[in-house]
Amino acid sequence: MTSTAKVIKHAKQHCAARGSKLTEKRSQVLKGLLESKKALSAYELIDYCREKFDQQLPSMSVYRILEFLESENLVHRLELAKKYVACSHIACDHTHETPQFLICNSCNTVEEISISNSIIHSLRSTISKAGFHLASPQLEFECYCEACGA
Amino acid sequence: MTSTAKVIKHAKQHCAARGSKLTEKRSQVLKGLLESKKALSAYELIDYCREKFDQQLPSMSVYRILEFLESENLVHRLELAKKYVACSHIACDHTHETPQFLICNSCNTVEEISISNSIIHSLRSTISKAGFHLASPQLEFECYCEACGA
DNA sequence: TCTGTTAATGATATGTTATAACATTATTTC
DNA sequence: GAAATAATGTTATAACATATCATTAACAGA
Repeated sequence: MTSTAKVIKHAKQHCAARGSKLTEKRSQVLKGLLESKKALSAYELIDYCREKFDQQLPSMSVYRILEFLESENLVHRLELAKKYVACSHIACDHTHETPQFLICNSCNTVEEISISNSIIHSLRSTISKAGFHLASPQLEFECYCEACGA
Repeated sequence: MTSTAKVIKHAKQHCAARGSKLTEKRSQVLKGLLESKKALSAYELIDYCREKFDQQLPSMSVYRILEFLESENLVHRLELAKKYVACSHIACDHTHETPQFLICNSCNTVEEISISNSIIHSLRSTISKAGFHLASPQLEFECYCEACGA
């Protein structure tokens, strides 16, 4: 069983436990993200499903599917890149802290990291002094990866 | 002399000193940003110029003007919101550190803040451990402002 | 098993942000 | 005033995203 297949199986169980369903099309979209090392746009996922599964998905459906996958915590939407990644912890059993993302500006490679609580805390406090608060603990940083350099 | 007019005058001198020109249209776009408390999109600026100055600007021109204003450090482009704000320090004489931005997810109000070097430093070091580095020191955070709450 | 209901997906149109390529007009410089 | 440069206009199109209404699939209860 491939690693992707294992994760898909996990994801199916996860959905079943929550009373939802990972349908064939939803599973195809998730596979696309699982097998990509970089973040993909909705339209790239359409291409993937067409090429890989000979499946013509309208954009509307892909956006709905991504929304579903996100609501199940199987996928993260990267606001900054306007792209999507599979959660890197689908097949783990333990709970996880809020992820933060480093996104390569050049190749869209994404690294899901965890920033220490003390840094997050200082950040929050700086922000709250300005009368604002973070919309989401899921922070995203526009970066360059090692390969793409400066 | 209104506050906007003062800033425009400053901006004109600033451009002159750098060998560029703040033309009428560039100045209209900058005015739009100066008189708005929230970040505006290129297309909102087109509307502003049409309504306020009876000036029909094609989108291409506005994007070029914004690019120019950004290269003169008069305007910041917010990657996250895909919108633009006037630099809040145009009329200051002293130099400034890299700004960070808090952007309200709901009303696009923007606060230009300065995050302490020590926080930035810890953040950079966490990021570099993952093999990435920040694309720009200008960080942006998706927030909610006081008025918009949670 | 029929049937009514809900869930999932499809189809069509359009909105929003942004850039490419080429044309024209305005301004400066000699 | 002609040549060079800067600024702006025109047209087309790409990429990401959502609204609305229609259709199909799955399921639950009689």
